[in-house]
Amino acid sequence: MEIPNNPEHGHYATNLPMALASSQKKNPREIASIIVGQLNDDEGLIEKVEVAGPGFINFTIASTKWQDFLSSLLKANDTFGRSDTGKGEKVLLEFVSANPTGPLHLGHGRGAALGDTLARVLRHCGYGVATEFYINDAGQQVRLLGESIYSRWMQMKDPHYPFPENGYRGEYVLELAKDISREHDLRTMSKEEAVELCSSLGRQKMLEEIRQNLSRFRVEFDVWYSEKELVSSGKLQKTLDVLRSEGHIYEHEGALWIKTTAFGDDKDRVIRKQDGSYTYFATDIAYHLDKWDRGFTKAINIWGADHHGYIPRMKAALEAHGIHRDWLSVLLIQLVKLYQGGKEVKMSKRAGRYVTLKELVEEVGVDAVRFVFLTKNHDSPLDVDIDLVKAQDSNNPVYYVQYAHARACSILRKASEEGITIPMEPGNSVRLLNLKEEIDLIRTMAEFPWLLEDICRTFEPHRLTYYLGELAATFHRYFNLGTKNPEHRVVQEDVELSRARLLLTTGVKQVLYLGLRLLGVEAPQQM
RNA sequence: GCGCCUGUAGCUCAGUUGGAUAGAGCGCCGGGCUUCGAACCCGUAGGCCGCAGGUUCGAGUCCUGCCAGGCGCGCCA
Repeated sequence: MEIPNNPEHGHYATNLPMALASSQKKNPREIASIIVGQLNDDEGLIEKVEVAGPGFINFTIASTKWQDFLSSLLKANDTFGRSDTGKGEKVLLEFVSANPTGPLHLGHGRGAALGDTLARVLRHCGYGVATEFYINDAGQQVRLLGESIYSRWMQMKDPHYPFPENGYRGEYVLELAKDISREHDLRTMSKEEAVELCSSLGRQKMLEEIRQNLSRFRVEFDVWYSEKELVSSGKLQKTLDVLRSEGHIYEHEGALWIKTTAFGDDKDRVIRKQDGSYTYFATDIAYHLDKWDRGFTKAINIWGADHHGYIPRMKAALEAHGIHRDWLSVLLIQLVKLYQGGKEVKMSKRAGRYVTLKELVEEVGVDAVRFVFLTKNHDSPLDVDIDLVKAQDSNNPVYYVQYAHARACSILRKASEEGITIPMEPGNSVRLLNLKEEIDLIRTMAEFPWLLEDICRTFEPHRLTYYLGELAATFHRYFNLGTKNPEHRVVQEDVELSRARLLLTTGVKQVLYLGLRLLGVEAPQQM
C-alpha cells in the first residue's frame, strides 16, 4: 500500500495485482478486478475504489473517516503516533563518544543530533532505549593530553620547553594548564606526578565541558561508560579469558591475536601488543560484549565515517562469541563541511584550528543547528552554509516549520479573543471539514505514525524534518486560502464552521509540536 | 591495488518493499497583504537521475563493468 503522488490516483494505492501476476499467471487487471469484487467494507471506509493503469487498485477514503481520524488524533494528543512496534525491544544507542582530549567539533554535533533524535523517536514508538557515551580514557591519548598540558605550563616560564610531537595544540590546552596550575602547585611535584595529575584533571575538565556542551545542545546521556573502568574492573581480562576458552585467541610473535578472519574480516587483529599493552580494539570488544551481557536486544553505534573499516572486525568479534552480526548496527556519519561567504572554512584538528559545536551553537542557536544536521541522510556529506543557518528569515528551513506552529497558535489566540470556544468533544463538529485542503491536512497528519515506524526501522530521522516541512507547507497553503476568500478562514462568521476548523488547527499544532519535540527543536507560540 | 560511502535541476539535497507524469529549498523571472501573522502563498523556466550493459510488464531504486569525488586499509587512538 502506498500513497500515490498523483491526486487523481486516490488516497491510497496498491500494486498487489502486478506483484501477483506472475505467480497467478493472470493478467494484473483481471486480478485487480477479482480483488475489488471480493472487498469487504462493512464500515464504509472506502468511498471509491477503481482499477487503474497497468493493474493498480486506487482507493479513496470516505471524508467521514478522515474526520473521525482527526477526532482520534486530538484525543491521542501527545501519544499520537505511539505504537507497540518497539514492544519488548531494549536498545543500546551509543553515540558521540568523543575522546575527552578536546572540544566537540561539528561531526560530533551531527552525531549527537542524529542519536538523540533517534532515541526520542524510538522511545515514542515503545522501544526501551538507553543512550550511552563511551569515554576513551584508558589509552595513550589521555596521557598525551596530560603531557600537552604539562608542556604548556612549562612554556609559561620557558618558551623553549619542548611540546610533544603529536600533542594537542588547541588553545584550550593552555587554558587547562592555567586552570590546573592555579588549583595545584605543580612545582612541588616530579614531572611524572605532574603529568599524571594533568592527565587526570584534564580528562575530568574536558569531560565536564563536553557534558555541558551536549546538555546545552539538549542532549543528555543515560550512561557515561568509562573505558578505564572497563579495564580496572577486570571486565577486559574476563572477556579475553572467555574468548581464549572459546578458541578465538592465539599468540604470535609476542603479541596476542584474535581470529577475526574466521568471521569475514580481512586479517586477524592484534589485541595485546608486544609491549604488553592492549589495543583499542581489545577494550572495544570487551565493551560490546558487555553491552550484550547487559541484556540489550539491539545495539546501535553512531561512528564517524572514517571508522567504517572498523565494522567488519567488530562484527567478527561479536560473531566469535556467538552474537549475530545484525545485533549491532553501525550508522556512519559523513563529514560536515562548513561554508561562509561561499567559501569553505578549512579545519585542521592537528593544528587545533577548527570550529567547535559550541561556537556554532552560540552563533546560530540550538534549533537551527539541530534541524540542519537532520536535513540530510547521515550517509551523505553535509555542507553547512553558516550564513544560511544564521539567517533569521525564510532561507532557514527551521523557521518555516516553527512559523507554521506559531501561526496555528496565533489563530487559536485570535479565536479565544473573539470568544469562540473549541468543543471539548469533537463529536459532529468535524463533519463540517470537507474542503479538499482540509482533508489534505488530515491525510498528511495521518502519515505521521507511519513515518515514525519507518524511522525506527531505517534509523533515518532526517525524514522527520522533511515531513514537518511538508505538513507546514500544507498548513500555510490552507491558511492562505483565507486571504482571498473570507469564507475559507478558520475564524469567521459561521461560528460552527470556525469551531470545526479550530479543531483542525489544534490538530496541526499538536503534530507540529510533537514532531519538533522529537527533533529536540522548540515550538514557539509566537515569533 | 583492495574495501566502504557518494554522484538526481545553476547550488544544497529528498525520493518508502522496484510502480503511474522524478520532487523540495535556495537562486532566476512574474504575481498576491483594507480583517485569522507576507518568517507566508501562487505561477514560469530549469533534468541523457555520472556513463554503458543486464534483470523486469515496469529501474533514480536491483545486478555487472567503467568514470569521478570522499574516506579507510597500523602491534595509532
